[in-house]
Amino acid sequence: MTAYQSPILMVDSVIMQLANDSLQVLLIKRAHEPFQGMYALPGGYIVAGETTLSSHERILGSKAGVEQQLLRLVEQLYTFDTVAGDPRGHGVSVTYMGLGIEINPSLSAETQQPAFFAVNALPRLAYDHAEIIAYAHERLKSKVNYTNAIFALLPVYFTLTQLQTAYEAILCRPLDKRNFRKKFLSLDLIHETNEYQRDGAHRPARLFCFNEMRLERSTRSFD
Amino acid sequence: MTAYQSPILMVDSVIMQLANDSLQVLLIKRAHEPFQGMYALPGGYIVAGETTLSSHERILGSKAGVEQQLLRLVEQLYTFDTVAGDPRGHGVSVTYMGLGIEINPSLSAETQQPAFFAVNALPRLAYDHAEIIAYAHERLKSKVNYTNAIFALLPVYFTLTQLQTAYEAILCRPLDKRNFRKKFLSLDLIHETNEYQRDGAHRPARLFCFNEMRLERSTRSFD
DNA sequence: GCAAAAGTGTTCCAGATACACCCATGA
DNA sequence: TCATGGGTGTATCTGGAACACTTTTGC
Repeated sequence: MTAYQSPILMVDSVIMQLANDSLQVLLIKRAHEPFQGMYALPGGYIVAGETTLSSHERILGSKAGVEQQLLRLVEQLYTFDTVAGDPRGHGVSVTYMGLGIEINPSLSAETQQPAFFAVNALPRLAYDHAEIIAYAHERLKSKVNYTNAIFALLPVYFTLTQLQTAYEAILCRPLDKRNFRKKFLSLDLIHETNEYQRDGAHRPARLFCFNEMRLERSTRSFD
Repeated sequence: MTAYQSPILMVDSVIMQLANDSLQVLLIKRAHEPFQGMYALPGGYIVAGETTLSSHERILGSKAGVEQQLLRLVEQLYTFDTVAGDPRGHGVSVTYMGLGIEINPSLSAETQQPAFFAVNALPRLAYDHAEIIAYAHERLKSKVNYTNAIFALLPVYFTLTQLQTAYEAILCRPLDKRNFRKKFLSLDLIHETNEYQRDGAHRPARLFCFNEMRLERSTRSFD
C-alpha cells in the first residue's frame, strides 16, 4: 500500500498547566535546523504502526521528558497543513492539547531544553506554532465554559478561590467572586469536603473536590 | 525526507444538504474491496503536494462528481486513526464537512454511485463512517447555535418557515414558531427583503436574506 | 487589634418559555 | 367561503450582572 506517496505526517503537542496565576505552555528549544535555537512546540514525525495519540505520547516523552500519567486530559485539536512557511516542505501536523498539574519536564541530554512560558508572554516561535497555541487557548476557553475540563488543571482538593483564579487565568479577565461561587456551585460539578486549607493569617478556606475526574458536560454553560 | 515511514494519509468528506425537510449526507457505493458494495463516505488517499483541503476537493470531484463551488461552507472536522476495523491496516483520516444546496452528484462511470441519504435513516456503512457522520451532525448542531452556518444550507432568499424547518431538520426537534422568529430576528444575522414567495392558496411569505454569506458568530447563542 | 483572605444575599434586568388567534391568498 | 400556511404579542419565569460587608484566623 505504498503506491501512494503521502505528505509527511507529524504531531505537535500543546501542553498546558497553571503556574503563578497564569496559563503556561510547554516549549522546547530547537536543536537542529530549521529554526535552530528558536522555541517551538514539542513535536515530531509519526512512524508506521503508531496512532496519532501514541505518537504524541512517545514524542512528548522523548523531546520534553513529560510522562503521560501527568496529563489528566488530552484532546485532539486540529490538523494543520504546513506547506507555507515550513522549510522542510509539505507536511500535515495533527495537534493535541494536554492539560495537567506539576508537570516537570526533565532536562536530560535527550530532551530539548523544555520549559513553560506564560501564554500571554511567549517568545518568538518557529513555524506557525503561535497560531496553534492561540487555537488551543481558544479551545480551552470555550471548553471550560460548558464542561468540567478545568479539573485537569487543579489539584484534587482545591479552594473556590483557586478555582476562580484558574478561570481568570484561562479566560484572561476578572470574575466577580460572589457570582462565580453561586453559579459554579449550581452546576453540580463539584462537592464540598470537610477539610480546610490553612495558609496564613486569615480565615481557612474550605476545600472542594470534582465529582468526576473525567470530562463531563455541565447542563448549563458557565460563562 | 522519506527516512520516516508514515501511516497512510487519507481524507473523508461528509457532504450534507437539506432535502424533504431532512438533513441528508452524500454516500458512495464502494467499488472495490474492502467493503465492496457497501455504502461509505467519499474519500481517498492524499498524495504528495496536496493539502488536506485540496485533496478533499479532488477526491470529491473524482469519486462523487461534486464540484467545489456547490459547497458553500467547508470545515475540517477531526482526524481519525483507522487502526481498528480497517482491513487495509493502519492509517489516518482527516475528515471535512461540506454544506451546500442542490448538490447533484454526477453518475458518470468515473464516480461510485453517489447518492444522498437522510442522516436519520442511514444504511449500514463501511469502516467507522457512521461515527464520523454522527460527529459531523453534532458539530453542525452546535455550530448553527452560535453562528450563521445555516446560510450554507438555504437558498439566498428564503422564508422564515424555511429557516425554521432547516433548524428543525438539523436539531431533530420541533421549535415554537413565534419564539423562533422573535429570537432569530433579534440576532441580526438576516434582513428582510421586499420580495414575497407565492406558492399556493395562502398568504405569501416574506423573503429574507443573510447579511453575510461567510461564517460569522452571532453575539448571543441561538438555542 | 489588625491585616488578610474567606464567605455571604439582594436587587435589577434581559432573555427564555408558553401559548392562540387573525391575515392574505388561491381555488 | 373555505382551506392553507403566514404572521403576530403578552405574561411569567429563570438566570445573569452589579454590588459591600462580616467572619475567621495568625501575628
